[in-house]
Amino acid sequence: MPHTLDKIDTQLLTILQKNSNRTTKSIAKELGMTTSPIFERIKKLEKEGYIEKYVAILNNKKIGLKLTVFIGITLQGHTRSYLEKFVKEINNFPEVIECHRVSGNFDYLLKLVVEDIEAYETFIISKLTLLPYLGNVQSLIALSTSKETNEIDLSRVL
Amino acid sequence: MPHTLDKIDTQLLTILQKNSNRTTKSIAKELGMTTSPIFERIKKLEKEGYIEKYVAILNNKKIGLKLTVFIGITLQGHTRSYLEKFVKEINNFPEVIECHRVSGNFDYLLKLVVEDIEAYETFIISKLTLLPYLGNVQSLIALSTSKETNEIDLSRVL
DNA sequence: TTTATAAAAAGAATATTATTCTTTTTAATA
DNA sequence: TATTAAAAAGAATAATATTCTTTTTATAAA
Repeated sequence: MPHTLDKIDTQLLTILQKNSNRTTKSIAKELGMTTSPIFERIKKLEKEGYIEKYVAILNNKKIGLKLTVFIGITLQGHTRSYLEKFVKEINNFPEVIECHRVSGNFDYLLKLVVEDIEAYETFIISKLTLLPYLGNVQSLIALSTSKETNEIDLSRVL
Repeated sequence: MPHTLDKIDTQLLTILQKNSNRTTKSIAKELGMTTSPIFERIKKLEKEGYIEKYVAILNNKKIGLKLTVFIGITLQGHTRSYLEKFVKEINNFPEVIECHRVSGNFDYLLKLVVEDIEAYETFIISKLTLLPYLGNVQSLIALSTSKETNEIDLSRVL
């Protein structure tokens, strides 16, 4: 089943990615339509799975989580059963918001959000390095972030 | 101004991070309260900036973007003015959803979402490597992703 | 302790919006 | 051109957000 998204659908997805709290009325007005087709289209996009969920994005810094860190990890003797255990442990750490198995110079790439350097170090020492079979660990600490979004530019995929 | 978030506030943030389309009534019921204090608290969290925005999260695969790639970049002769130009260019690429200046073995770390390997290669060849002063470029291609979220576990920060 | 005060919650009323249903229009096809 | 199905519009209803007033709870001063 290939895409069956027309221009209005992609406009809706673009709008809702920016602000999912817009009223159907306001969206309808922007697109020069009435509320009912807008409403029905959005419901269809939800039902068909184009829209996964609606979430609130928090201001991490305001909450006290000021540091983003990426960690590249290689494992030493990785049996399949150990990999699964490793991933499960990693995913359970609240500091870890992303965990990707990757090809390239690492086996895994993690993204973490933590309070500060101290919290980062605590994570490394008292959580990460306690995991067995850990090989190389390389950290990239975000000094600044110029772009960080979930918004997908749909102009290229339409 | 340190946090002045009580238990109810953090519960609200936790709930809205998972699903921002919940009605105040349903949330109020879950927390054993009535709608008006819930409503007012949420508005306060918005106004004070704890909640940055509400967005729809799309299913990238469904839209045809099946590949996530991280790219570590070093620059060669980086004057300040060039860095700014470089970042601006990078941020304008629709494939790039994150761009971090990092300390460690790279100067920048990018996160990309693209259609497939071919689109990735096209990006490298016809966009990235056209930028001047590019030093080392190292790609980490996500083979699988076991965790990828914006949801912040507030139990540790409260 | 009591009493005064402010903040939070509850309750009630209203305004908006979401949602459903019916009718009309548009577009596609025979 | 006529026929049919899909999309949009319009109208009506149900649900929710939002506002306002009253009550309760917590806090601190007497």
